[in-house]
Amino acid sequence: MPQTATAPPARPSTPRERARAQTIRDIVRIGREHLAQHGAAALSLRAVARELGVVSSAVYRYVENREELLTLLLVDAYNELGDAVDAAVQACPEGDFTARFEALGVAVRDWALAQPPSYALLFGSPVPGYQAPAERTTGPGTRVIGTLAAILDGAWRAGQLSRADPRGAAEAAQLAADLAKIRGEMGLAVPDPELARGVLVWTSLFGAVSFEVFGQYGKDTFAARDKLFAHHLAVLAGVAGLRS
Amino acid sequence: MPQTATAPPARPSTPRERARAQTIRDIVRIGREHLAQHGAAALSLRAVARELGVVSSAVYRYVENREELLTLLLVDAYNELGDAVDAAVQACPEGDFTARFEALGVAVRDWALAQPPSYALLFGSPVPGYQAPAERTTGPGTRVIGTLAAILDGAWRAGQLSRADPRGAAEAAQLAADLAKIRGEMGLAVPDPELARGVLVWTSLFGAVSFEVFGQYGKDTFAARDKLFAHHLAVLAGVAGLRS
DNA sequence: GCAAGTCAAGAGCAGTGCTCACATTTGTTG
DNA sequence: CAACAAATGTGAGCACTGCTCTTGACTTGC
Repeated sequence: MPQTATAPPARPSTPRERARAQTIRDIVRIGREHLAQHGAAALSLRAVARELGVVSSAVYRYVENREELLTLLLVDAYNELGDAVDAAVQACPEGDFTARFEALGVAVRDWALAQPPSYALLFGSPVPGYQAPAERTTGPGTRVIGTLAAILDGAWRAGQLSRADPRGAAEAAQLAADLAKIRGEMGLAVPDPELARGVLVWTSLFGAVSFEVFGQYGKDTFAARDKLFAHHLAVLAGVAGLRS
Repeated sequence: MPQTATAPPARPSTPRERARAQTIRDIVRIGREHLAQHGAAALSLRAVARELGVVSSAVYRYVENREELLTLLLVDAYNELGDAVDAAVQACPEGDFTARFEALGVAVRDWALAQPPSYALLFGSPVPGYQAPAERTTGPGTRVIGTLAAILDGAWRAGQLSRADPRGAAEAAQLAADLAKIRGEMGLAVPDPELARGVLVWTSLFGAVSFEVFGQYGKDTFAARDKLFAHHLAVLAGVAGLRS
């Protein structure tokens, strides 16, 4: 049974293992190019093999199947997005939570618009017949929401998060169990109503980006899309309770 | 050159034309089943032909290619969603705009959860290599946003839409040209700030539904998803300016 | 009745994912 | 150093896909 990328090699790296790791990196690199150019569904192992200068069956020595290559690209893209978001957020003053939130939103949008197929792989309709293995993707896949939660939690702890207005309070109360679990897992202090609104802000942010990336706005409904998104971010900051 | 579904036959329907139309309906019906079961990317003309009891090349007499079948299914799904939303909205009292808005949201979510692949075809990542022809899809594709706009516009005309709070007003002003065009095309009276918020509510609604349908919440982060969505709807109603 | 139009069939092309038997290279060990 | 074994590359092959084209059968309108 060939050792695939699922199990990383042990610490002492023999030359062979390094060559193997390099080949896998090449495969991922070529796969990423193909993904960017033709989209996830058009990603072909045979095409990757051709570009790698090797016969098609040879790549199966390094990658179990097409799904695993998709998973590798998924993790790759999640980390790229996470890095971009973290860099943008950390470029803002530590105490300016509104600026940090808006930097996060802009970073997500910029990254998505720069590489739509990768964004589609992460946040679009799931590739049919492909279920991302949770144990390998939840880590990098939760980086953005983790950063967002940290921003809102920081604002709360700093006393800079306005209390949510009562609209929706009744429904939020019914989410107490779920919210408590999230608060525990992520080590947050934000109370229920504000946390629930944070979830909405999270989904709304990606909803706005997805509409734009996936072309739901049509061809020429919005000319000033940057401004539209800036407006959305400003309103969402208010929904989250951040000071303007 | 075979006459495909692009050009509908003239009024006087000969038996041949009726048989032809029936065959196309059968193809769409089978295609819809395959779409529901295996997703858009796995939709195979050959499989449809098999189930139709005909050799694969025969379906090309009725459907130009795979793309056109996808377009037919797209229009079909848009209309199904539009019908579901309209029925839900019209079941509410005419003057209760908040109830109408929430009925719209619930209808979208219910329809999406009932048939994820169809929802994915409409609002997920675009099928690679496939660009929906605008002249055939914009009509049915804008039914939901049209209904939503009608609700908010009705509320505004009835004096039941609170003015948007100033957050985001500066950004909304920069959208004046786009918003004026939308207002003209759809015959609306809502002023800029409220209209801009309506756009955000629209994208946010579908963002929340997409996250749930596409599995972004993970497996067990939220147990009470109905309540979560109800909360989102309540908050979004407030964002739109609807009275609670 | 016959020509025109329509339709289904089947072969075929180029591509895909993936498997398997075989050959070759490479690193380790007697 | 030679022999062995593990890792790697090869090419054929299977079953599938979208799509085209030719051929023959059928239906319809004149």
